[in-house]
Amino acid sequence: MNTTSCEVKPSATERCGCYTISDLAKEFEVTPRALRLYEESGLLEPQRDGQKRIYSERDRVRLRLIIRGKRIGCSLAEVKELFDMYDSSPGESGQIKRLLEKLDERRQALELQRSELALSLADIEQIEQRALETLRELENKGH
Amino acid sequence: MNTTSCEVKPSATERCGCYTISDLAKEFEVTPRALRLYEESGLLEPQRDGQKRIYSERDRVRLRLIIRGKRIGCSLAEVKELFDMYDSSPGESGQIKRLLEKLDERRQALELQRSELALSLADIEQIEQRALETLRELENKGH
DNA sequence: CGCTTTCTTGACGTTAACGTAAGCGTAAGT
DNA sequence: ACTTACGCTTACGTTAACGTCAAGAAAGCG
Repeated sequence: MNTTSCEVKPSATERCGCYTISDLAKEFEVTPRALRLYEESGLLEPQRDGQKRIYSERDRVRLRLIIRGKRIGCSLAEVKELFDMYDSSPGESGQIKRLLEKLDERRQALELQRSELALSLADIEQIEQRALETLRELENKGH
Repeated sequence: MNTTSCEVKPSATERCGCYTISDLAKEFEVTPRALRLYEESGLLEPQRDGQKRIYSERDRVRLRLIIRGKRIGCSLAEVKELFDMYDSSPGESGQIKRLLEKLDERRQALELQRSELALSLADIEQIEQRALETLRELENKGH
């Protein structure tokens, strides 16, 4: 039985809010390599126990943000940009406005993507229609 | 005045349906390098006048298809697959069915993309809302 | 003829986000 | 003590779709 219910697995050495690299990797379905890359890219700064990385709750939150960032199509560099913005002045209206601008950029990019995607689907429909037509002709002839 | 109105520019040596590499590059807004790559990838097979590439009307049509393919998110390899399918048996129902399958794959991929994109936009909205809230709080405090 | 442009073929460089492996240390379990 | 399991760093490999030279050929022009 777990006396120290840290997360799912008790690291036994430490208490709550502490994750090993593979803890987080499993939870977010990424590889340890990815986490190290994020660190190298300046997106995470886990503490160390000797050589071993120890991720805090804050790191975990950041990781979640990284993944969300990626999902909305940000590169790691862009995510870092957002982090830096937020870090430099967590409560300064100028920075928040910059953040809003960035978000707007992203949204525009996504909406462009969306419209192109719609075009693509239309393209596919069209090609499909032609193919179906050809197919019908063939089956009429064969019949 | 142009006696041989081939395209926009008369190559003077040849008649209609003949384009140099930069003719097509300009028309479709791609670089010559890209056209050579498409050739190397087996997507185009322009004739030669000595060393120089001469693109026919058919090549031009293909290029248009390549670009459409890329727009719907196909890799060059996938475009080639489609071309090969079509070429090998332009009127065989089996091949056309394969084509339809491929198109369906593409459509599913695109629809997945679309739903993820919707999620992303939702994400952005949410982040934006929070930022706006923070901003309001700040301005209240400052006021 | 010399100059300029447009073409050619290599062939290496680029970017992003990791993958993969080597070689080694450490820690836990049996 | 031995064996796994996990972690570390370093560093090269991968993929796609080109970009970017370099070096040279052919062709039109004055």
